[in-house]
Amino acid sequence: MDEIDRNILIAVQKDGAAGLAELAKVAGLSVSATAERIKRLEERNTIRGWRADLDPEAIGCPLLGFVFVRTSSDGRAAFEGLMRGLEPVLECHSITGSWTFLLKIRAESLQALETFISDVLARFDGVARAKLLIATSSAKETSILPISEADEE
Amino acid sequence: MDEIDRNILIAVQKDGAAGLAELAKVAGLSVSATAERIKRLEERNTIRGWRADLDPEAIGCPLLGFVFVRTSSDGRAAFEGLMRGLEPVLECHSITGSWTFLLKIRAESLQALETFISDVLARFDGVARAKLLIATSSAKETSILPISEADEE
DNA sequence: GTTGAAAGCGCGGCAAG
DNA sequence: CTTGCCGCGCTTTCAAC
Repeated sequence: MDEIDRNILIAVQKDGAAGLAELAKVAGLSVSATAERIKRLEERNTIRGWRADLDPEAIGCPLLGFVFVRTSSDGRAAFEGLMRGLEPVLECHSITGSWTFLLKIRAESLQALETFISDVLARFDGVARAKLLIATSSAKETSILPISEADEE
Repeated sequence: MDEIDRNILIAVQKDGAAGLAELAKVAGLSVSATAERIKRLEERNTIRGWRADLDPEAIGCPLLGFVFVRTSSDGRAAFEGLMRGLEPVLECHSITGSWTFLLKIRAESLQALETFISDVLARFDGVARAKLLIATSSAKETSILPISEADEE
């Protein structure tokens, strides 16, 4: 993982449809060397996959909510398993502070979100409390990660 | 946006490197019809782009934090503009409740995260308070959106 | 690491039904 | 919408350096 790999990773995050010729320019390498680096990055799972980036509004889930959840300590693992299988739950993090989990959820409407929380989350054994915050607007929402300068492997 | 488009969108979210032949199977259409649908989905910006999905740990930003921020009401727009330009800030949402913003931030270490908050966020005029929550583990973290059944256009 | 060539697959466009 | 065809371009692999 050197400077060249980092430049490649920056580029493929911005445009995953870029061809090898374009990426080779970014990398400052030949096309074949660039292809090999990308293959290695995929094999090492530094690149986990390639995905289409969709507009949430266009596909009918404009509403974004964050839910804090407090569970009993022995219900945590089962709760995580449940969250993993629920499509509207984009993220489920264990967090510091007085709550157990922070969830990021997308739904088609406020009603759908509230229904989901009361019918699925609150009904789960082990959930002691839940608190919902609604995102009223989003100045930024990206999955493009910052590439740090370190990690010279 | 019909059932076929939804199936295509589900597929390209899971595997953006899938070829048209494979997507045609998923869609239940011919390759040419599938290609045209994808082109239309891109033109309408339902598909906003194609991106490589990277492993945060592999690229040196394993630490995930959420930061609540309270700003003065006239500092909000400027704060949003600042956030948009900061790479470690993956998300910046206006939210209901007593805080103004919720940020999602990735950094290489706890120290880097705390430094970033105190040097960049807390120093910004208009920021009255900030509260940091650290994600100690993540059971799920995806950008794959649920595709709702509605919206028959 | 480089260039260059060869082979093959896939995409894009078009025609016809 | 379908099938079929054609041509270009890109990826992939290989060789030689």
